[in-house]
Amino acid sequence: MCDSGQQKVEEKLPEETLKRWESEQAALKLQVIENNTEEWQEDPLFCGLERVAGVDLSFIKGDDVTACAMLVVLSYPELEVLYEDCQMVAITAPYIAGFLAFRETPFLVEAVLRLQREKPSLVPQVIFVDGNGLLHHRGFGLACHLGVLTRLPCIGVAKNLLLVPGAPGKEEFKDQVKAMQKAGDSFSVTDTCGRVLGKALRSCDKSTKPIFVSVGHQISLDSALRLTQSCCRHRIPEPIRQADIRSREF
DNA sequence: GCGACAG
DNA sequence: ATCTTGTCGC
Repeated sequence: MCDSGQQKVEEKLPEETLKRWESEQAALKLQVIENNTEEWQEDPLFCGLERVAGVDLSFIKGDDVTACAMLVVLSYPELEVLYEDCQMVAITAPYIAGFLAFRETPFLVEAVLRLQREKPSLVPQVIFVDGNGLLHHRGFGLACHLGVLTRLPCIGVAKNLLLVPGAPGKEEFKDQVKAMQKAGDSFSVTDTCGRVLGKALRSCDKSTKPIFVSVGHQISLDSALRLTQSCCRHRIPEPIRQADIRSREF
């Protein structure tokens, strides 16, 4: 009777925890490198790039705790799966927009460490992360977080636009989306000050719904956008798509 | 004040 | 994230 709609079992975090998370993000943000650090990143054809990775967590229907952490490594430019690591994990942190990293990062870092330990030759040269990088409330999304902790180049790819203080107005946004007619078209997402936080990209001709690319770590936005597009056979870049698909069949 | 809000 | 079949189209 007191039930109004679907209530989610969201743990209430102490205000103090959020403050601690915010300061942790601020501290780690100082280590983010927002430009290219590798030679292949400047090459028009990404010559020298051989391995790209994708990471993703999948959950089960009614279970808010159990998840499957997936890391896949694909060859480039063929985009064939070279490596797959799936681990069932117990999530501790709740989902809070702006703090996704504290929920997923621990398990993704674990997966990268396992790979470095067991198959060093397959360690990726860049990781596609399902979430944002600099396109974030405090300029430090999941892709930045994972990049700093692993010291690997990371690209943030979100399927939906995260509402950040200076981001697009709804009407203007719709018009900009409509203006993208073909695969590869894009427009900048900026903050209040006009700084570019990321790009909305039409990743394929089939879908009109854009994806949102932003810098995670050790790669420029231009290179990130170019590489993302070159990894798109469907709307979602193949590395993330494979991680997503394979994490559900377990 | 209320709502919106990556996965 | 997950709940979900058929259906329209290349």
